[in-house]
Amino acid sequence: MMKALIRELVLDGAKKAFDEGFLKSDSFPEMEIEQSRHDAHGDLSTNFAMISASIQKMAPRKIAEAVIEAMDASSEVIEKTEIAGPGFINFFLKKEAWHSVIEEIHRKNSAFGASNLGRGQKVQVEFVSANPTGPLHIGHGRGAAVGDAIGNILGFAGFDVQREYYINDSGRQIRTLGLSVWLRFLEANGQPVDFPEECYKGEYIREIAQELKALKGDALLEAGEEEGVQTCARFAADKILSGIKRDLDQFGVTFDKWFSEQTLYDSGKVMAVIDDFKEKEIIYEKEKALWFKTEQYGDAKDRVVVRNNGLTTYFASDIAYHMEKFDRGFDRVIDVWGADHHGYIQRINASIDASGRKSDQFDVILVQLVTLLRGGKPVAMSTRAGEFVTLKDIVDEVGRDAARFLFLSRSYDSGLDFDLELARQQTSENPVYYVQYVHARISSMVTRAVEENLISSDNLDWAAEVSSSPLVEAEEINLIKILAAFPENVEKSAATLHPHVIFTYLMRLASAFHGYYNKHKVLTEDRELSRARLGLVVAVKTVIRNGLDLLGVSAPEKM
RNA sequence: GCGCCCGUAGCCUAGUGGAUAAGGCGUCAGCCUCCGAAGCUGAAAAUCGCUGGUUCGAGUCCAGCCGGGCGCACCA
Repeated sequence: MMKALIRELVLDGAKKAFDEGFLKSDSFPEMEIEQSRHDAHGDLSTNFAMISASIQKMAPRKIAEAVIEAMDASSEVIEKTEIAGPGFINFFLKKEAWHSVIEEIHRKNSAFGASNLGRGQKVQVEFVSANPTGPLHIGHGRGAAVGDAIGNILGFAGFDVQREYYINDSGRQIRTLGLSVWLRFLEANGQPVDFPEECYKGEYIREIAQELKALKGDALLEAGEEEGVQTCARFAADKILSGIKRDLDQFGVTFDKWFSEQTLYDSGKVMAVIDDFKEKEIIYEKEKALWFKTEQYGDAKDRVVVRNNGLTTYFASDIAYHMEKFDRGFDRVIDVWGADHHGYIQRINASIDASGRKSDQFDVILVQLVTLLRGGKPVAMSTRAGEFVTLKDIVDEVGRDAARFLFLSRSYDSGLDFDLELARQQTSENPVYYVQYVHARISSMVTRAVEENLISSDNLDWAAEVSSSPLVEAEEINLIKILAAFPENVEKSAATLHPHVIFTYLMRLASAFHGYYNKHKVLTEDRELSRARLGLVVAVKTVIRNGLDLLGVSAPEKM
């Protein structure tokens, strides 16, 4: 809001300067207003003069002079303005100008930082979507943390968000799962079996087989291979899927919808889209298979949708799935994928283009791989070989908050090393505690302030009656400036779909708070000063909580 | 070979085209009779992989190299 005010002043000044003949053009490009990084550069600055140079055909500093000359200097918030460097206009604001931020935070409370950037647009975020053939591992954990946070952030930014998990409950791997369990089942019944390479070898397969033996026993044995494998597949997939749901729940991630791939076949949607594409002549037959002309939409080569054995590929149902998403009325569709699937993007884009929709309504977020380390050494993981540390193991070991915060600490564009030894042994150095500590510290201050009758209660009833005018210390103004930047950080995070922006912001705010806390006492002998400072730190508490909420991390009153 | 991501201090990373490149780990020197030391202050440490280009201005955008990761199935 401070920025909007400055923007208006500059534009008014520029207009007046033009009217009076000091500027040559009244075409004013979109300027940026930034918080200055150094105190010597004032509080806010704009690049207006520099970006106008080519339009005005004037030197930036000359433009800046003309604008400042014409600007309304009697403003209540501005202390002084100056021209600096290549042509920045720097604004030094009066300290009182910042005080209104605290009041705004108290008033909006848990809604502070929310915006209408999304204007209610319907957006779907699909994430995790791991095949129900084994438990979730660490890579799924990162995807889950990212997808969930993006959902939260978009929701806060005014989008109407739906979270969805796509269940691949059809096709070859489910059959392989069934076969794996079936073979272990036969083994448990004393029959010698040859366990093929492609089957899942994890211990959990044996456990499921044991369970089936106890449950169905001889009846299943007599059913024969075909029916046996099918029964095993269905039973195992259900079992594993409910395990996945339980683990995600423990991780704090819930979905609005669990979408089954099989339903796309049952409802005929897969065949319908293939027929549709045939009619559009973008599907052709070659070597007994059906190919989709993805190459003409920018893919490296055409792709098979129906194999020469008559079975559809995964791609076929995926096309139908993305059609289905848009048919459900989403303005925007976001898929969160592991980076190893990046080669798939062009294909999906092609199908969206082919259906006449705009692929700019479709975003894929590629989450780079997580390397799981233990004591600096990589932990080998392979679902097939059955050697892995599951997401559940990790959450049990380092805790949900720490795991989520670490997953969101860096951009998903970069690979992430996750060292279990470090995360467990150095919990006190974990960034999550650094931020949560701020919340806990302030909570305890509030409790004490209530006990000392400084404020009436631990809710915000008292806040409206507190004057912030005693807040004049440099650290206090600095802290308020950081608080004021929260909404634009949320918007940036939503616009770029990068949750780590919130992480970085929270670290900055926490650092500024800790510094302030160590230098200045909040609860002092001076009642009015104490109340003003309490108002400030409670605003910090609110923003920390709002930020942590977006990342799906708790904000504890005590630790 | 083609495609995607990444190269920023000893290590891990932030960095909407703007001024003096910012944190953490590690190293070194300090701070608890005082609101929670899971904290704070200070110091040393960077040719932002290389070469060009666009721009008033490039760590950021473009091109080409070099290095690392991951993909390139009638698997999912």
